[in-house]
Amino acid sequence: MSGLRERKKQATRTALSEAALRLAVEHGPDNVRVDDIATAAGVSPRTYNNYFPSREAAIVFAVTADREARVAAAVEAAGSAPLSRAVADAVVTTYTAPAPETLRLITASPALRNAYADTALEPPLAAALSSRVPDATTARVLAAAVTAAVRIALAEWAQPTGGGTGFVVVSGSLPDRLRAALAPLNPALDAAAG
Amino acid sequence: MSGLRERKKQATRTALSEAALRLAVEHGPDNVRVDDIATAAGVSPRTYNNYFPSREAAIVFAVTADREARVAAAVEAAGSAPLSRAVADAVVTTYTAPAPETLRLITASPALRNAYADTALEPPLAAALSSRVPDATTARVLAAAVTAAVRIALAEWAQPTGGGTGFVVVSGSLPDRLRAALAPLNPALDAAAG
DNA sequence: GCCGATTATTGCGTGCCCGCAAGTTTTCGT
DNA sequence: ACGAAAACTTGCGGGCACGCAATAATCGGC
Repeated sequence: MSGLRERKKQATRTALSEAALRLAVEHGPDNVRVDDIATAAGVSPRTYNNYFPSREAAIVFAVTADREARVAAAVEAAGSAPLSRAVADAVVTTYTAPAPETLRLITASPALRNAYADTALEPPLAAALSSRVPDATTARVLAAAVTAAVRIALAEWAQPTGGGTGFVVVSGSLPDRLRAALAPLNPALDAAAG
Repeated sequence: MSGLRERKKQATRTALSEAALRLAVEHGPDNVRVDDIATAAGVSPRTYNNYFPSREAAIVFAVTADREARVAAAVEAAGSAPLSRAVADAVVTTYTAPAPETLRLITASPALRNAYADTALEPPLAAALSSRVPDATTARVLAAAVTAAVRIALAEWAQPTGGGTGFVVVSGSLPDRLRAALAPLNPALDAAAG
């Protein structure tokens, strides 16, 4: 390993990812085509999809790269605290790490939100949970549930639209909204960690 | 209401949906293009996407149509039983309703599984939960969590692949797998219903 | 250093999804 | 019954994602 091939792949991957993020910030996420990203990174459009399965994936990867280690560390750092608290802290930590501008960029677009949750949150969370709950399926289910809750929190946070009928004013800081959305899952998390 | 326009729309919608299901059963879900479905229903391919946002949506709609009322009824039917039991029964009922052949068809394809969960399960479940939990966000989160658990149950059921390292033999009946995947969420459901 | 084997890149073709702008059908007020 | 307004259908064009086969680059053994 660590041959030339490996390094080249890593280079083009980060080149694509950084080009994607830069262009998204410059022109807005909707005004950047895959061709633009590929051209900026010096590869063919076809090659782009050998590295990333969607237009959004490259953008979130720029913010994601080391997320697995981070989430795992955040969960482990909680030590023997209740699992609900460990997960909440890990999630909040994950979402306060990127630059605010980048975070806005991602949370503003539904597609980017989902890509972020799917690629940057669920897999490392499932791995981290495996060490604190007995069953593998339980870990997967809880990780998926947490991911779903985060998705909802981001959606509500990004849309201060007063729904219509009821006057549901959702606002406040992102950490608050994340913890609020995660709260209903706390009994499940703590019961599983028992 | 009940004008000519309304009836026509309903007619083409069911025509598309039934054609989609029939063709999927006949040739396999991967061997049917939206052009085929549109042609079979007598509309243009462009019109197809005015009715359904994806190739899969029309297929699942054939099995889905009345799901909202059914899920709501299943939850209400549980009366004052624990919410966890009500939800589990509703989910199992939902997934034992279609013909086995159709169910196999849907669970075999990841895209169809997800479409089924997203369009046929989460929305009605969120509505049904609203009547038993206080907060709207809590209802959304729990519905999303249950949907995620169901997705995992279906994936594990459809893949009897012995993962590799650990010898995780997942098998058994679909209802059993659904209840097993939902079990970790029971504490959250019952706590919210308190 | 050379050569066969593995692996990455690229172009091409196919299919999906959707915005937009006619053109057509239904609805509704008078 | 008529004509304007609203809603539906369709073709066109653009963008995304991917399977496939040919080409080019890299690796590993000698």
